[in-house]
Amino acid sequence: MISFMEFKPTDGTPIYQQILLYIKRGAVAGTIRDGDELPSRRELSALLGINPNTVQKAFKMLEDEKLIESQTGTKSSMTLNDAMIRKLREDLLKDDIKSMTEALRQMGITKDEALRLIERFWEEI
Amino acid sequence: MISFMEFKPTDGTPIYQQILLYIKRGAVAGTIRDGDELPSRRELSALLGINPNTVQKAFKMLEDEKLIESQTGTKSSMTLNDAMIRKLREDLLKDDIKSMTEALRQMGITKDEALRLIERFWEEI
Amino acid sequence: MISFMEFKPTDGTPIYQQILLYIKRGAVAGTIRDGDELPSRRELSALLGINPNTVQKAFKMLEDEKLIESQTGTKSSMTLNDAMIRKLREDLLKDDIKSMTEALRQMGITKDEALRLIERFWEEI
Amino acid sequence: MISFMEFKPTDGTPIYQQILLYIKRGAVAGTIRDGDELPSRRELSALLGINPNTVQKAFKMLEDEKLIESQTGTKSSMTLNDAMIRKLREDLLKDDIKSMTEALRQMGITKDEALRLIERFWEEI
DNA sequence: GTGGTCTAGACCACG
DNA sequence: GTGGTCTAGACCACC
Repeated sequence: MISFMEFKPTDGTPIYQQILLYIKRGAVAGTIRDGDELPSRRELSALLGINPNTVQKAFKMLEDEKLIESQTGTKSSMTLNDAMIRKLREDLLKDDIKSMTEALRQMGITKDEALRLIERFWEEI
Repeated sequence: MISFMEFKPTDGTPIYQQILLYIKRGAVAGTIRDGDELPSRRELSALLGINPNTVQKAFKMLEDEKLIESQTGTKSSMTLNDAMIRKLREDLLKDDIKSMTEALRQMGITKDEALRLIERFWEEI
Repeated sequence: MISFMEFKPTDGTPIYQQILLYIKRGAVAGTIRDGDELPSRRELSALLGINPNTVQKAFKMLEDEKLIESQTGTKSSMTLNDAMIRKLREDLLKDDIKSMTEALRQMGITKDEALRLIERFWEEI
Repeated sequence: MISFMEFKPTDGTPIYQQILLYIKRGAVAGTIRDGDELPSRRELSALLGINPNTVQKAFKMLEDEKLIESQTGTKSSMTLNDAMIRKLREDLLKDDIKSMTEALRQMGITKDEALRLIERFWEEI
């Protein structure tokens, strides 16, 4: 069973997207694997303190992307293979790093400064 | 007069925030300086292909943060000093790097991998 | 549930202010009481033939003045006490009467004429 | 030459409408008479501390209502007759009193209360 | 031309 | 269904 961490509602990004990201990142990290069971809608909404409809929406999108399989009466489970994980990894990494590097470049930060800053922040947080 | 580049409206983040960030990052980079004139609401909205009201919202927030000064009949202009720029730099850097490092950690990336990836992406883009 | 009458949009005064005044005057008259439920944004906007956002603006201002309480998923309700009602009564009466008396004085109407005119109009309307 | 009083820009109603009302009310009061000359656009805008375009707009509307006559090179002058003044008086009085009586009735004020209140305010202001 | 305000429609998260 | 936010278009006063 996949274990979920809490969400910060102050994030600004829609909750259902945070759920999607959490699962995708877990798949990339290897903490979420093919065949793993997800909590039921009710369980997850109670666990995260959010509305069941919001969970439902996230599950629907995961189904649409073929990342989970849902059957009435049973819990949903992950359907992952190596190709999907590779693609997820590439896409997510690219998005995250690209948006940060663009931000830093716009602020006039050089590559070396950036690497130093990231090294410092990596320890701090 | 500050020159604007185009935005990608597909970004998902609100347009008015992209405008805010563009100006703040320019101030940090030093490409936007104290006294610089901003385009008018109409000019900028035409340039970006958006509604003047969206620009108005961004400018109103910049005015509330005392980063620009507005006056009817005149173009708005930047009101920056060193302390404000330092604070902007610190806040923006922290936000950008923090969100990326968190994402990468969730994907199980180590610090050294992260630094290598960033170095590679920095050249590519 | 508070019941609304129709508005004349030809009035010239902003619609959201007419909504504000309608509720404040009802509170002064005692026809709108503490705890009373307000219609939802959609209901009221449909009833008045206006955009939900215009209602939203009026309700937001009422909330800022602590005259109503809003919560997602529930209808808003009035939060009135005697002190607030007394203050509302005083403020509204002063505004309404002051603007009329000034207008009449500018037209050279004497106090006695004014009283006669008002007495006549009061019956007519 | 008609003498103008100052305007309160905080009124909320458009300035050009305030100018219209000032002249109409003066005509009803008899302080502004047929043939009276108005200040020029430039004079009036300087006197009231407002923009010439705003004055121009008010003059245009007065012309459209046949209340003034403008000729290039000469000052505008009032064109009033008894019928027009009677109509103005009736319309303005009705508007002012009607809006106030409606407001007071919405607040649950009785006619006698209203008359007392108006008598009191008339002296105060 | 300038900045500012009012109204409108679509979308989001939530009950 | 509920409240809240983002974007959009029209209008106003002013230079």
